[in-house]
Amino acid sequence: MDADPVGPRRADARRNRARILRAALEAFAADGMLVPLDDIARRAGVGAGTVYRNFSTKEALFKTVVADRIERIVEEAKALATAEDPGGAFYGFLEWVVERAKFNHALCDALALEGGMATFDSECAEAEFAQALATLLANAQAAGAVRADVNVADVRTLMTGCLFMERSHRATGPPGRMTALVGAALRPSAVTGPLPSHNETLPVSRNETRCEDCGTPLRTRRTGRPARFCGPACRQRAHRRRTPKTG
Amino acid sequence: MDADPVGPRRADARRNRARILRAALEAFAADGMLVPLDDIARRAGVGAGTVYRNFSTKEALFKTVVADRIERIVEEAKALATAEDPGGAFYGFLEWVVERAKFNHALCDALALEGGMATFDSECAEAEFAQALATLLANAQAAGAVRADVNVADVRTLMTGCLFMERSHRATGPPGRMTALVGAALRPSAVTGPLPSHNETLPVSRNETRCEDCGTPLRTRRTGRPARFCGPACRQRAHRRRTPKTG
DNA sequence: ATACAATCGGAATCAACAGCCCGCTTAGCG
DNA sequence: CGCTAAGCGGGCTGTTGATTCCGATTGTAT
Repeated sequence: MDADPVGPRRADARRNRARILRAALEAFAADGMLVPLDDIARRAGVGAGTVYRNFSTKEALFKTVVADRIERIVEEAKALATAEDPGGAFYGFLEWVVERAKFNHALCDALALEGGMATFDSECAEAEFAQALATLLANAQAAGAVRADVNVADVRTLMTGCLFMERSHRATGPPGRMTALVGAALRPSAVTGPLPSHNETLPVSRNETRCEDCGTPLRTRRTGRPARFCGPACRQRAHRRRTPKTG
Repeated sequence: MDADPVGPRRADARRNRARILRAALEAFAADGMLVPLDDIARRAGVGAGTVYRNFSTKEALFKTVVADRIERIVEEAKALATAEDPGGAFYGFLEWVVERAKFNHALCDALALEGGMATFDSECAEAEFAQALATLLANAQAAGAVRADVNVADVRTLMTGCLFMERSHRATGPPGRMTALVGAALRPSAVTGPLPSHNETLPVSRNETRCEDCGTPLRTRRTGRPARFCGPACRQRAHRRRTPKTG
C-alpha cells in the first residue's frame, strides 16, 4: 500500500532512507503534516527526489512515521493490561498518552484525524490500539474504577479531546489540568444522570442542515439551494442582523 | 480595521454585499476557513473582485461573519446571567453553545484559534464573551452547582474541547454525549483531588524538546542540532525501531 | 581500476489560491 | 434618454508546495 522499497540494496540508499525517517520524525513532531516536504529533504540532507524514491507520497511517509509511534503506545497499553491496579493503569495510560502526544504535533494530527486514526497503518495499528484500550477500560470498569456507562469510543474521543485541550490551554493553564478534569468525569462518583444515547438516531450530514439563526434541524430539499432558516421569523431576524449597521 | 465599506451608495452594490455575506456564512459554516474565496464569490454570483471591494481580505470577511455569530452567543449569555437557577443557566449555556456551534465549521475554527478567539472583532466580542461567561460561572459556583476549583480559562478550553469532541464523535456516538461527560466533570461531586496548578512553571516551547523515545524533557543546547534523546538507551531503542524491518 | 546500474539532487512541472488590475456595465441623476 | 462614475467580472500575477524527470554521481561486483 505504501510502495516503500524497504530493503534497498545499496548501502548509501539504506543510509539515506534512515536519515529521511529521522528528519521526518523531527519535522512532523514539530509542525505536523504541514511541514513542506522540501524541508524534510533538506533536514535529511537529501534531495526531494530521494524522498520520493523511498515513499510514494508525503502522506505515506507521514503514516510510516506515525504508525511507528502508535505501535509504541499500543505496546504500553498491552503492558498495562495485566496491571494489579486496573483503575490506576487506565487513568495512568490516559495521562501518559496525552502527555506524550502533547509535544508531538504529528501524533496529534494523526489521532485527531476524522474517524479516529482508522486510516492509519492499514488498520492494523488502529485495531490493536482499540483492542488494547478496550481491555484497559473493561478491567477498570470491572474493578469499579470507571463509571460503567462509557464505552471505548467515548474514551477514544475523550483522549483526543484532552490532547486538543491541553494544547490550546497551554497558554492559560498548567499542564494536565484538562486531562485531570476529564478523568474526574470518568470516575463513578461523577455519575449524576444518564448519558445521551442512541434513542433517536438522527444522522446529520457534515454540512450545515440547521436553521442559521436558531439551529433547528432542517429538512433537506431539492429546490435549488438548501433551506437556511426554519421559518420567516428566523430569516427575518438573521436578515436584520446581517444588514450593515449603518444602512 | 476591516476597511469594509459598510454603506455602499448604489443599490446593486449593497445587494451584492448582502449576497456575499450570505454566501460566506453558508460556505464558512460548511467548510471553515478553508473554502477558496472564489467559491464564495461564485456562490454569491459575483466576481472575486467584488468580494475584495467589500472586504479587504478573506480573513476580514471571515471575521465579520464569525463576529456576528459570536455576538448572538454573548447575547444569550447575558440573558442567562440573571436566571433564577445559576447552575442550570451555566450548564444550559454550555450545551447550547456546543450544540449550536457544532454544525458551524466556521465557529469551531474561530473558537479553537490559538489563544481562544482573542484575535476576533478587535477584542470586543472576545472581552464581552469572557465577561459574560465569567459571570455565569461565578454565579453557578456561588450556588454550589459547579466545583470551586475551576476558572474561566478552564471552562473556555473545555467548551472548545467539547466542540472538537462532539464533531469527531459524530460517527461513533450520540450527540451531546461528550458535553454531558464534561459537564459531569464540573459538578462538585466529581471532585476527587486537587487539580494540577501552576506550582512549578515549566514553560515548554511549541517545538519538540523531549526525548523522542520516552518523552522526558530535554535541556536545550546550542551544539548544532538539538538533542533528541535523553540517553543512549533511548537512542538505541529508537534506532532499532527506526531501522527497516527487513534490514 | 572499470563498467554499469542503482541512486542522487534539484530544476521543472502542475495545481491551488489569495489578491490585484483594468476595460466593460449599468444604476441613478438631470 | 444620455451621461458618468461607481461597481463589476474574471483574467493575471505571485507564491507555495507536491510530485516528476533526467543528466550527473557513485557504490559495487569483477
